[in-house]
Amino acid sequence: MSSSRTARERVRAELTREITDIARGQLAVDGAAGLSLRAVAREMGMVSSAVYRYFPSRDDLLTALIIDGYNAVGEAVEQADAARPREDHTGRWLAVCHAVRGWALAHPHEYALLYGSPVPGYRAPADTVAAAVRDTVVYGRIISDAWHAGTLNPPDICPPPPPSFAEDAARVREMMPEVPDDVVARALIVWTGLFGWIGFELFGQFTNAILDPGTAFDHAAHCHARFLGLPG
Amino acid sequence: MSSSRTARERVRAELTREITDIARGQLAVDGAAGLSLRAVAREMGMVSSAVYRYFPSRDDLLTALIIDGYNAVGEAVEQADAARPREDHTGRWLAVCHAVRGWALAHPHEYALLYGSPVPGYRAPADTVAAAVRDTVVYGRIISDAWHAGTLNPPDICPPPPPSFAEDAARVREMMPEVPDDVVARALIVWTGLFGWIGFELFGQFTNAILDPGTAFDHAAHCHARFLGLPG
DNA sequence: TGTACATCAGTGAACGCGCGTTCACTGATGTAC
DNA sequence: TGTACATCAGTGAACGCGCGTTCACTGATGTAC
Repeated sequence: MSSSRTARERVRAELTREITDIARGQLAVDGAAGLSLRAVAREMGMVSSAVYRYFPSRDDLLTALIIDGYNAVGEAVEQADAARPREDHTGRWLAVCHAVRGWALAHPHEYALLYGSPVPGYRAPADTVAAAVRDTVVYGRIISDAWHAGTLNPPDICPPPPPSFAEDAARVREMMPEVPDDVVARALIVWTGLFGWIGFELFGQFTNAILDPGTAFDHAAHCHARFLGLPG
Repeated sequence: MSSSRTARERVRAELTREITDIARGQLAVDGAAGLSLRAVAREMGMVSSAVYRYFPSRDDLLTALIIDGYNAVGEAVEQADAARPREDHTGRWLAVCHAVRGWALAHPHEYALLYGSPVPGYRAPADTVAAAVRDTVVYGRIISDAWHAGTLNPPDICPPPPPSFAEDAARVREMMPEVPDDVVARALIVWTGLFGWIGFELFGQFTNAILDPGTAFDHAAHCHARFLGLPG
């Protein structure tokens, strides 16, 4: 019967999900290096070998967590972006900043897994990339929208990017269609700046220096907007 | 005899150094999580318990590596800065950028140890902070020098930092004396931006997008300089 | 200068732990006639 | 609707591994008289 078949499959899907949930919980305690199939199995009340019915190896479980993580940031960013009127490019940018930071603060170990030091010995398979760029795609759309709306007026402070930047710019432009090279360059600088800030905050570089990172972050996001040329 | 006493002490210092060197080498292969006292001892041709004569625990060895690492970046940055004429603030800034990136590319795992995800279960002792800020001190001096020389003319694009930023600004100002709050804010944005870029480059976020990061990085450093208000 | 003692470096065995992964197996769930 | 077979989930034991850390010990190096 096809209904009973889906019954078994449903259980399978549920258990798969439970495994990743538990693994995520352990990630939050011990970090990526401490993630172990045996510990997951223990917490599930299963014998360790049973987990292999669901994930053929530890690395596959890790991959699932990474993809889930990227999707979670991506979704947070997409929702933050969608909650703003399309033509409010500045507001969308600020919303994206706070969405990324908010997610990072709520899931520090997951954030570290995605944007921190690579897990030694682990090689990310190709399926992660689609999920990995979800947030960036949203960002690119904001830049591109603002550009086409004519509201993007970057202050004339940067030197023109060198001609050798053109190839990379073309690749990045796929995420922000038709935007000129110098705007692509600025977009890159700001995007890396956003994650750099969050990294410093999350990984302890601000300790004893910045005690109210929320305030400073918000201001940084506004400055980044201006640097991009978004209206303020 | 005091000469023979120093002989024994000299051997001790040499072996301590050899241990950290070997540990650093293993860091470069397996990352921080893979660092093990036993493996170090093996490579030294010692029995594992002998290492405890030099480092009371694995964490102490890790701390030594972290301090050495911060000092290495700090030294690279100090030298790059010192090689430029004092009044060439832009040149000093660019030199610092390339020094940090150069060191990071040459020692990716060490960089990850310092600026990447925190090692799970490891708590950095207070002695690391002096070393940790060596590079930042140099950076602060450049900003401060430029400010006092009157060559720092930040473009008027950012909103003023909120009053609640004042406390953190005061703390950061210790590294760049007398500089006003809005410049402190910009300095923070640029500094985190520098490390954010390097993190993206090193941790694989640029894969398939930026194939010539050197060019883009150099341009970013110039833009950052302009954003700070350094003459170009 | 020479001897008695204290300090220190390195040894080897052991404790107790957790890990990823494999494999032959039992039973339950689903499928085909 | 009922039976024979195939698929799948979960078990339990085992393999082989490496880890941090402790401890009683042997010898060599340094110190004090």
